[in-house]
Amino acid sequence: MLDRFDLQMLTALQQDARLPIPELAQRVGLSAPACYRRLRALRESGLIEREIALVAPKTMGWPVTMLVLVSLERDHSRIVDALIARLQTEPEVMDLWYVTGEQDFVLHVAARDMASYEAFTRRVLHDEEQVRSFTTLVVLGQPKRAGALPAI
Amino acid sequence: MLDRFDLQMLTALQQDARLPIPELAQRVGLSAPACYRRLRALRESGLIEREIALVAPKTMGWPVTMLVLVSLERDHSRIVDALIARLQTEPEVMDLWYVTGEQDFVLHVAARDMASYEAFTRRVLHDEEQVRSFTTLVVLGQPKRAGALPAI
DNA sequence: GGTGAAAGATTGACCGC
DNA sequence: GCGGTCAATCTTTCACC
Repeated sequence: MLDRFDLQMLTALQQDARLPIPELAQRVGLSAPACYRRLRALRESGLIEREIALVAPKTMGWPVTMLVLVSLERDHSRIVDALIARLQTEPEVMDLWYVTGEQDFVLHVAARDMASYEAFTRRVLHDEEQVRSFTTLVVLGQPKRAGALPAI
Repeated sequence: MLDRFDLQMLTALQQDARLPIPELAQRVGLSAPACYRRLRALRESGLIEREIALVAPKTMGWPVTMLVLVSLERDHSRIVDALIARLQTEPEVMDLWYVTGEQDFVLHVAARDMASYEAFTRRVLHDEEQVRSFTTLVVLGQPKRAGALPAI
């Protein structure tokens, strides 16, 4: 069970993973080694999934991103699982959500340009038997990214 | 302009920001201090926006997330900018995209439960004059999050 | 960009509660 | 089980070339 120390640490590290642990330790009221031990436990338990650098896609040569709403023919779990496994391996897919309602999936996809996005949809969506339809929302900007959630 | 050293560094740090720089330096073929100097430049120029810990929302007490498709009455830039500024400050909003097409915005929103999501929509969307309509897609799972883009 | 030294961060061993 | 102190090690930074 997470106590206030863990939650304070997670709140801080979600915003800045480079915060020196001795400083964080002082802030939450622990010694540095105690804070490191908790940090290791949070990492090993998977509560901290990864620690990453946020880089704008265009920096990496992917200037255009899209949100894609995907509807399947039928949502049997075998079909869904197979498609998830496929989509996870595609480098263009930055984020993938499995949702309720009219749509079954939402993808956040990056592309070099519109032509390669079209090639992606042909390869991954259009040729996929189980995809009934999809709608593309072209992203003009992302004013907020990976906003840190406070502990409630 | 970014050379292959910068791009290799960005590719690696997008996947693991805790990679020791001496190891990254060796991997890309630089000395550690040269690698540190480039890293500082990448941070100061904003190409590395932030370095963060990825924590599942439910860990922080936000077990349910939604994708919300929002349509505005009209998309004059003054209206759009004001709404963006408002949404950026809302802690429930993890991600915010500004898109083309039928919809104007897509939000990735976290909530404690459905009741507090409803309270959020009432407060931020329903009471907002400029919001014509919105559609909620309840997220059942996020099989891929913050996928790192390779340099092209 | 490289080298080498200084400062700081991280880990491990050990003790006490 | 938890946290604390201390010391060894590694990472990071800062000269200087």
